[in-house]
Amino acid sequence: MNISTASKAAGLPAKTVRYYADIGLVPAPARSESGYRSYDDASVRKLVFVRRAREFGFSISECRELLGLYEDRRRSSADVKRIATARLEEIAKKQRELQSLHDELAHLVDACRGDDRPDCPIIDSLGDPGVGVRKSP
Amino acid sequence: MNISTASKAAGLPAKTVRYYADIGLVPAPARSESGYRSYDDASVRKLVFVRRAREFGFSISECRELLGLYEDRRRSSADVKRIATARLEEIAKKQRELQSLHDELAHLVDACRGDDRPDCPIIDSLGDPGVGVRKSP
DNA sequence: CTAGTCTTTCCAGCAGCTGGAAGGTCAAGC
DNA sequence: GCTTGACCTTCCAGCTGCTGGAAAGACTAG
Repeated sequence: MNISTASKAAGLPAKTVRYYADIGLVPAPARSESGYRSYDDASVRKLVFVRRAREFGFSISECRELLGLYEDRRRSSADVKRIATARLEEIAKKQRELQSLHDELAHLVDACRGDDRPDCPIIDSLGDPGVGVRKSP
Repeated sequence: MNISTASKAAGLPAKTVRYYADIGLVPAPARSESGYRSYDDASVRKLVFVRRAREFGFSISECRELLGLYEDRRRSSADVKRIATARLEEIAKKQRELQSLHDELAHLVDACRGDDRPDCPIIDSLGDPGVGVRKSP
C-alpha cells in the first residue's frame, strides 16, 4: 500500500502520515526498492488510532503514551483510564474558562448599542486595566 | 519609563512588549540616548488594551483591528460590536465542540472499569475507525 | 515516448510567544 | 575610580502540529 492509499484509509493527509513517522509517533514504514513507503493494515490501524486520539484533543505525547498502551496487550485498563480522566478534566477546565469568557463578552456586546455613535462599552472595557495590573509598582 | 516598568504596569512580560512592537501591533516606542525603549502612559494604556483583548481570545490581527477602532474617536460602536459578536460566536462554537467531546470521552471513561484487567473500552474506541474513513476507497 | 500522476527529500512558515547567548549601560557601594 | 549586579539591547532558536511548495525521481496509460 502506497502512502496515499494508506493515508486515505486512515483519514489523514499524506503529509501528516509522513510527519508522524518522522517524529517517531508511529514506526517508520518499510520501503519499496525504489524508496516508496509501503504500509500494511496494522500500520493503518495505528494511524487511525492516532487520528481518533488527536480528534479527542490528546497531545502528540499523550498519543505516544496511548499508542504504547494500545500495543501492550497486558496493560491494565486503569492506566488508560488515568490518561483519559486527566484529559477529561482539562476539557472541563477549558469549558469553565470559555464559559466565563463568553458571559463577560456577551455582557459587553449586550451593553453596546452598536449604532453610529462612537461610545462603546466593549472598547471601554478593553482599555480598562482590570485585574492583574499595577499602575505604580 | 523603561520597559520593565511599563511591562509590569501593563501586566505583560517585557519580551512580549518588545514582540508587539516588532510585529507592529503597537507603535515602536521612543528611545533614550543609549538606545533604551522609553514608554509613556499612553503606550501603557495601549498595551493594557491589547492584553485584555488577548485574554478575551482575540487574535493578533483582531487586536490590530480593535486597536485601530480604539484609537479612532469617530468610529461607530457598530464596528466594534461586529467584531465582538463574531468572536462571541466562535466561543459558542468552541463550547459546543468541547461539550460533545466531553460527553463522548466521559461516556468512555465511565464504561472503563479502570482495574488490572486489560480490556478497555477507551482504547477499543480509539482503535475503531469511526467516521470519515474509507477502508477500501 | 511522453504526459501526468504518483512519490521522495528538504526547507520554510503559520501563531504567539519564550528562552538564551552575547554584549552595552547605569546606579550603588566601597 | 572600580566593581558588582541589575537592567537593557539584538539576534537566533525553539515550542506545537502540522502544511505548503520546490526540485527531482518513479511509475502508469496511451
